[in-house]
Amino acid sequence: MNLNQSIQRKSLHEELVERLRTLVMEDALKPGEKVPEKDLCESFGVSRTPLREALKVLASEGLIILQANRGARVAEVTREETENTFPVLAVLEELAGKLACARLDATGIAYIEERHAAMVAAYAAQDRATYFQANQDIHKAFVLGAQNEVLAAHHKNLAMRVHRTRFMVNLSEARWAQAIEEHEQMMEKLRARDAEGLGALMKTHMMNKFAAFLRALDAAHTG
Amino acid sequence: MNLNQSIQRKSLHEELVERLRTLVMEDALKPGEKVPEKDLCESFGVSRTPLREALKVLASEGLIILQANRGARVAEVTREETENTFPVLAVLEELAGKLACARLDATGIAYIEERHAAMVAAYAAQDRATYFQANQDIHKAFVLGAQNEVLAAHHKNLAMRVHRTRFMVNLSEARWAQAIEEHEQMMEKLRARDAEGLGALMKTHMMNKFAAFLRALDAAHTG
DNA sequence: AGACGTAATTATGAATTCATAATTCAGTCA
DNA sequence: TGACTGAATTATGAATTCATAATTACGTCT
Repeated sequence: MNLNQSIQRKSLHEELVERLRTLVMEDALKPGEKVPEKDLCESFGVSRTPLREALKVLASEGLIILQANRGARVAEVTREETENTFPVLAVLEELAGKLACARLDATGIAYIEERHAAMVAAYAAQDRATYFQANQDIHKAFVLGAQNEVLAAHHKNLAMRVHRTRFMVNLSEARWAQAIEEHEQMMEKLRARDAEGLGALMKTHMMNKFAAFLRALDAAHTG
Repeated sequence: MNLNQSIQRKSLHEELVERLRTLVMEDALKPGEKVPEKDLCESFGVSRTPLREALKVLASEGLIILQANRGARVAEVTREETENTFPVLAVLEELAGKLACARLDATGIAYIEERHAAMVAAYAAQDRATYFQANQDIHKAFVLGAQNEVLAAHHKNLAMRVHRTRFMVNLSEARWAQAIEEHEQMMEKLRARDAEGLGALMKTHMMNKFAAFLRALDAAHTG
């Protein structure tokens, strides 16, 4: 038993960083919206000091924007920023795939197999929410499997940004089918412990997602 | 001297983030050392509130470590963390090289040519400080030339970590010569606008630096 | 009515205060 | 002497206060 763990409680600002991040990610605080400092303090039952500390951290992550003497706003999810994010995330996923393939143990692979099956089932049932969750679990498992904290930290930040784009466009049926197919191929490479192959596929997978995003965005603009 | 006066352009905490970051990067605050909150407040002429906000941001960047009820310490530059950092930085440099090759204009290339010449001259003169600076300028120019803010932000963070390792090991003559040779090859690819080639070289360049780092570290341990 | 200017209100950035946890330092006793 | 105890001191985390900038509300004038 780890006695430390029971004692460890996070500082207020750390707790607030996580909760505010969740609010932004879940779209409870919408892009461009002003962050209501006073209201949040009241609903969290804390003073402004730790809340403002949390806002500074979130700003350094790029999730919110601080304006001098005008408080904080939730960062917009712009096309330009998203276009910049995908290629960076793609090369991190490629690296994660390569490393995970070499470092994942049987338990880790079994977990990914399970989540993959759940994802395919969700696709069959056309259950978007469950699909998204299983998909996220898989990508996160690859990153954790890479056993590289630095990679994990940077991946987390970029994945958040991409995750937020889900409110800009919706997943087309064609892209959904393609994504499932790509995941099937990834699983084959993983089973064969083909690190280079898996890495390449994961990069391509992300760039295909990028291309689909751009198509959907242009279609939304045109249509 | 009035330190107050120079601190006005940005918000206090932003200014402090930069100045504290410099202190850590320049080794004025040494790894493992306690961050003297009170002293820093006095020398900067600010209260604890903005200083502590800055510390939270620096902690999220991984430059300092916050311990509950025990204040802040400068993060150690560990072997493990450095081993995790190099491969991630390598793939970002690869991406930067590819993008910069496609996006740099004549002025940008001329600037890199100039810094390259300065770097080679510094090597000939065995002037380490000038060499390091020119080297940094070149890598930064490639990243800026990639015209990708997201890439630039993440690269900056990783480059800082690697930069701090210069106090762990010293540049061997053999590695220095090799690095110069690699840079010469990079310039050739850039002149030929060979994006894939430049990207590959920049990745290899970083991984060779990594290998040299590990050798130097092991030699220091053994010897 | 609508634009303009000014006072009232509110929000923000930063300093200060306060409660508590950690550390230091005497004093005690084996 | 040296380990231990507990009070004094200091540092830390968070709430509160304060000065000022921004916003809103209101009245005036055209």
